Amino acid sequence: MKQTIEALILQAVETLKTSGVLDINTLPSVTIERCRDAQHGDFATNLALLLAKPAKTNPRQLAEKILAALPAHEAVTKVEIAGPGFINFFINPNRQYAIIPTIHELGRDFGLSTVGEGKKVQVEFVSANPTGPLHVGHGRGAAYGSVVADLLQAVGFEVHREYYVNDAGRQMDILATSIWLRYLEECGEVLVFPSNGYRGDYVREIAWKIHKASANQYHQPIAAVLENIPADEPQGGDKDVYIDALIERAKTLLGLENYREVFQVGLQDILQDIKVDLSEFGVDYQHWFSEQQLMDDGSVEKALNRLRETDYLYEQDGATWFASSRLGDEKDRVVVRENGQYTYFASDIAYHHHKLERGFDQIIDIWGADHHGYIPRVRAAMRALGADDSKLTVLLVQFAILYRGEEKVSMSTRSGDFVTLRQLRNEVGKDAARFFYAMRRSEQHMDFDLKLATSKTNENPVFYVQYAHARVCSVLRQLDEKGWQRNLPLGMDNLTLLSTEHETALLGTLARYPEVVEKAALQYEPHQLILYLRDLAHEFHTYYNAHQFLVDDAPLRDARLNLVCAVKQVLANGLGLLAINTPETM
RNA sequence: GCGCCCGUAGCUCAGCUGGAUAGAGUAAUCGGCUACGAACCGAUCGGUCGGGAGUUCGAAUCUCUCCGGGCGCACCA
Repeated sequence: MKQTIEALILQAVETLKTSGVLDINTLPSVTIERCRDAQHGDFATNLALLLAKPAKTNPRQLAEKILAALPAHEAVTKVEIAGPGFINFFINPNRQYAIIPTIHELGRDFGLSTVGEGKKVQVEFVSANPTGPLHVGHGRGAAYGSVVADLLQAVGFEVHREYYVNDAGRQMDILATSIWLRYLEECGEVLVFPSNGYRGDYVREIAWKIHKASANQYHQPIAAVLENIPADEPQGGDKDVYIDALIERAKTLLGLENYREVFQVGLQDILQDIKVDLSEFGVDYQHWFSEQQLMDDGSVEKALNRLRETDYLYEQDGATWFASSRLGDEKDRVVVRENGQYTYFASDIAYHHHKLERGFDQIIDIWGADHHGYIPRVRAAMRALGADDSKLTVLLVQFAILYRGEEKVSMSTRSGDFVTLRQLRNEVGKDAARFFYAMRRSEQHMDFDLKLATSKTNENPVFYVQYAHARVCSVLRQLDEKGWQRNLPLGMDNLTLLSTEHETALLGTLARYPEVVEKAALQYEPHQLILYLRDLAHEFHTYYNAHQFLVDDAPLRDARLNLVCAVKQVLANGLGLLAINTPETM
């Protein structure tokens, strides 16, 4: 319908142009909105307001001319000018019933579209370091990223979901060393755990598993481990120097091969946990991309060579720098450290180079908001690699602050004192967790109230939407119990009986669904879909309370059932996009 | 200090590519089950859109400035 009106307007503008009334070349993007107030009709455009200035006339006069040039259309019953110069369109009420057979025919496909034109888009999200289980902070990125990906797919993009596994680098060495130290404790050694080590219980569990599987194979006396090692921070030393020394010692005492084994067991154990966790949360990937692989197959070297060829690399103070400041970054960045090791940024350049080479039309990175300062250097890298950095879209997800009622839940990662995503799922369930995460704009700092999400009362918005779906199912069960059968064609033939204001409102809301999906997808805003579903559920509940569906009058009954089943279908489609269940009973 | 995000009803948030009277939920008060599920519905109450200035037909929305909160500013990831 919206497209129809847009076509009519464009035609009118063309007419005015040829007749010389309008002397403009560029047309501002025409906005056609659904009216909030029914008195203003069904659709409105502010075209005359926008064109008044370039046309050197006042908005209302221009609106008159547009109106005169507007071709007639059977669906449009009335067009009028209102307010400062809005043009309001009134749609033939009989047109609105068509949405019900449309929904019935398309079923699960209702709401899908092809605006993405099959373009290849890669969405990378979560990508948390595999140094521990996912916590509730990652949950928001997971929920947001997966819904953005699913939305894009729904509107016709070819979506590739990817998790970048930071399985190389210092943090992983700290993890491996932490595991080994816990393992030594399993062997009976007594030690003070490094202040910069990973102290979560999962580290002990991995150590315990290794010890169980291979007994004392990796055992070394603690005295040998600590010999000539500088002091840790609490003893007046530096915690980074201390842990680095321990890492080196672990490698020496264990030998590289044994060290690798401990490292790999830790990595695989945690990675597997993350994979299962996300999968149970309704998040699935096409690819888990290894950073180590970039190191091993020469991708990092290759990418850096590209930069060197184009003269963006230079040596200084023993390190290799990328001249990102020439491309918009605030300063240059080290890519190879003095000790010869690549920085995280070096492999990230290679990773984005790799993404570009894979031929994606669009690359979407979803990061925690704390990484926002990182954006300019990645863009700089893409440009230095000769790519168009407008291919890259970085979406930032703000942190969620956890509350349990009034009480703030503390979060400290290194100490192991944090609420995991798994705990959250166990406590509030997948559906509520996803719904809560996706309910807010991603850039919005959000308060996540565990108590509210857990509550099974009317305070919980998840149940509100699910309940609407279950209610329709319940109506259908009641129909059966009363010995009636739903007569679908009879209902379709009598849709014009749906004339109460509740029914009209529902028809309009149902028709809006594809627009909502498209907008939510193109703007990367899942919360718009959630708000819509709440609206739809609300209108349904209101309707339910106002009118009996299972009436004796069969044509009316079947017409209402067809409407209500359309609501059920759209609720299911919308919740499906959010990977939230649609229960038949609650 | 510099950069990014945010500030809207008591609370949690929509609305932000400028548009018609600023909306939900929740809390508070009142009302609705002999009804297809009351996990629901209806009504009332509740606002200097953080403050100020500017841009124009028109600003919660754009610009500037100040205030307040969050996050960044590594040869960490």
